[in-house]
Amino acid sequence: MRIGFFGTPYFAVPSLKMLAGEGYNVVGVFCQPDRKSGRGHKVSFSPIKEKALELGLPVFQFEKIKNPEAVKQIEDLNLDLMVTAAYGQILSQAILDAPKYGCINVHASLLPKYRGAAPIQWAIINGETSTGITTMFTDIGLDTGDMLLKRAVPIGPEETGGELYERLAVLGADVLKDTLEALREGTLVRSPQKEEEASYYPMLTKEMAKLDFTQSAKQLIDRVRALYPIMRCHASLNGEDVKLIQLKSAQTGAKGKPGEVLTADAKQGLIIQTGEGAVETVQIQYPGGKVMEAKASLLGKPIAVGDVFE
RNA sequence: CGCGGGGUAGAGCAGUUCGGUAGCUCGUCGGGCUCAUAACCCGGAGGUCAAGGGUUCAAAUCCCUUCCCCGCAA
Repeated sequence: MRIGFFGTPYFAVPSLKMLAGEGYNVVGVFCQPDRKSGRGHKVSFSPIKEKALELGLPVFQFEKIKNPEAVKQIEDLNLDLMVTAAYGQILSQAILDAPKYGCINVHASLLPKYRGAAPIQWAIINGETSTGITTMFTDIGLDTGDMLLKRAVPIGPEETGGELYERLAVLGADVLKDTLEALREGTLVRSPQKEEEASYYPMLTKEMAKLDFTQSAKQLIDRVRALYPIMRCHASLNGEDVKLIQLKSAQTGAKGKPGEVLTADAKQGLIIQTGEGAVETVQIQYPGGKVMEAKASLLGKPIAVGDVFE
C-alpha cells in the first residue's frame, strides 16, 4: 500500500515513526515549507521534515498544497492512502480524491467536539477533564468527516497543554495503527458525526495569552496551563508586561478588586485577586529576564500590595 | 545581517545617565532572645562586577571585540 503522509509539527512525528516502524510503504512526506524562525531568523526544519530525513523518506514542501503542481505531484505518487496529522493546510477535493482509499486524519479530540486547529489547548481552557484521539476519513469540511476509531484519556488537573499534546501525539500514533489494521482487515466502520453535538474552536491567537483577572481563579489557572508552553500568559503591572508562567489557587483572608495584589512577600508568595477567588503566581518572568520562582523574584524586585495586574 | 532587553555574593536585584571605598533583600554560618516558631536582635563569611583589549591618576560605570541568557517579530 502506497501511503502519503501529511504533517508538520511534533504532533505528527509519532505517527510517522509508527508507519515506518510497522513497515508501511510511505512514498512521500508532505510538510509546510521551511520558515525562518527564532532569534536571528535562522531557517529551521519542521519536526516532521527532520524525522522524514532521518528515516530516508522523500520530503515534499509546498507553499500552497492546492496549487496545480502540488496536486499533480500527489497524483503522480499514485497513492493508495493519505494519512494526515496536523499538516497545517486545508486540502482540496482533488487531493482527497487522489488516493484509492481516501484520506485518514488523526485529530486530537473526541469528535465531533473540538473541531479545529487547537483542540488540545481549548479542551484545557474549557476545564474539560477528558479528551482523546479520533481517527476519521477526511472530507472537504473542517474536521467533519466520518469517524473511525476513538479513544479517550483523562486530562490531569494540573496538566499543561504541552504535556497533553505530547501524550496525545503518542496516543494518536497508536490509534492510527489500529485504524490502519482495521482498514486492512476490512473491519473499519465509518460513523458520521452528529452535527448537533459538534463544536468548533478557532486557532490560538496571541491575544488569548493576555490574562483577564475578572475571570475566576479556575479559569485563569486553566488558561495559563493550557497555553503553556506555546504561549506564556501575561498581564501588565505598573506599565511592565509581566509573564505569569504558572498559577495555582490560593487561600487568603484578604480581599480586593480583580487583579489586585493581595500579598507579595517571599514567605506567602504573590497572591492576586480574581473575579472569583484568588491565585498564587508560582513562576514569573520579567521582560529580558528568565523564568523564576515568584517568591525569589520578590526579594530583588518587590511588588507592593495593592498594585494591580491588568 | 529582522528588532530589543540582560550577565554584579548561593538566589533575586540596585548601582552604569554624570568614572572616585562593592550595596540591598533573602539564604548561609556563629551568637543572643523566646515555652515556641517561617518570628525578632547582634555579628561573620561569601564578588577576578561574563571574558579580552583600550582610554584614564582612577573603570561595574566610557570605547571596541567575543561568549552566554531572555523577550518580540516570523
